Amino acid sequence: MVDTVTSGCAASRTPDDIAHMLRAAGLRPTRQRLLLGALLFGQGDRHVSAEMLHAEAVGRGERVSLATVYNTLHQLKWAGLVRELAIEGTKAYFDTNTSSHHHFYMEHDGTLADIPPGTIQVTGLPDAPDGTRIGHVDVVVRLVEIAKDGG
Amino acid sequence: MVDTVTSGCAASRTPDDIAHMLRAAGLRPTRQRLLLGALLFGQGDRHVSAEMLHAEAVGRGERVSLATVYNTLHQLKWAGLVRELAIEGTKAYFDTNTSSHHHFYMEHDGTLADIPPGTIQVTGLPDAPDGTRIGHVDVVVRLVEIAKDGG
DNA sequence: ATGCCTGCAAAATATTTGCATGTAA
DNA sequence: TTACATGCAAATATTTTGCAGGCAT
Repeated sequence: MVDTVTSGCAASRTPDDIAHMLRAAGLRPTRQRLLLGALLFGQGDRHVSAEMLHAEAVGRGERVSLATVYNTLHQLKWAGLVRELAIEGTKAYFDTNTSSHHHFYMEHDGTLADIPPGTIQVTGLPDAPDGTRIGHVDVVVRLVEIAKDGG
Repeated sequence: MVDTVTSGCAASRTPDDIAHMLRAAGLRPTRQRLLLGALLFGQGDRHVSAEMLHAEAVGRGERVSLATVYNTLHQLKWAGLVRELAIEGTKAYFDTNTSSHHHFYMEHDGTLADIPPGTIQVTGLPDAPDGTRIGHVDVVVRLVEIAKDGG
């Protein structure tokens, strides 16, 4: 039996799916969580900062505070429904795709894109030091704009 | 002829080397820059945050402000003498090794370690999108502590 | 002597927390 | 009704900036 709720890939989910996801994570399906869940999981995989997600919610005319967006993103992270990405020093991004995959980062405009799974392979991983194990391997391919000659 | 000054690997440098590095980068060898340079490049490759570097300098009884540490680290970054690493959401780390290599991140205590060059291989990199080229590939292997049973 | 550099602290940016009120169960 | 969740704003954390004075050249 295929479990469409807990798999890593978040293709468009219905409001019902989202309520189910939240319940399974021990989170009450409140109005704000359903809203943020719809934005995060209702349109395929996404990469958002707290500020971006808040702006999107407010732009839809919904009422939600930035603090609640932060709190909710962290709750979803603890529940394993989103991953936090370290891309730039001062801004946290969250990825709705929790499966093993990697990222392009466009340095000139700050946007992120998934690298299709299976494209990149990381081989030759050393043993983890004693008492530890590998939790996750993050690969970020940083893209820079090619300077145009002439001008 | 081997250039020990501009190579990526920063094994113990003398104060004279550091003054030379700074000059080559167009930076005056001031007391603070020589101090920070000695801490950064005088004892092999290092991974430090601005706060850590400042604490280390102050702990040695030297006078340098946190703002100057930030400014100096960014100047060294612009000069290509250190690399900035994105590891955690809100803290910037700087690496004195600017050659191509990757990192272990110990999540339980926040420490970083180099993965020996040549160990990890990243294959199957996709083409960069039109108008861009790959600037750098960062790999972070995140290590988690193995829970001890019993207690 | 001149101009870059430093130190301090305030500003700017990003994130977390406390408490009264609202809401799901 | 009751406990958890939310909103607001203040508190925290991190990084950047402005200006007067110091130091390398």
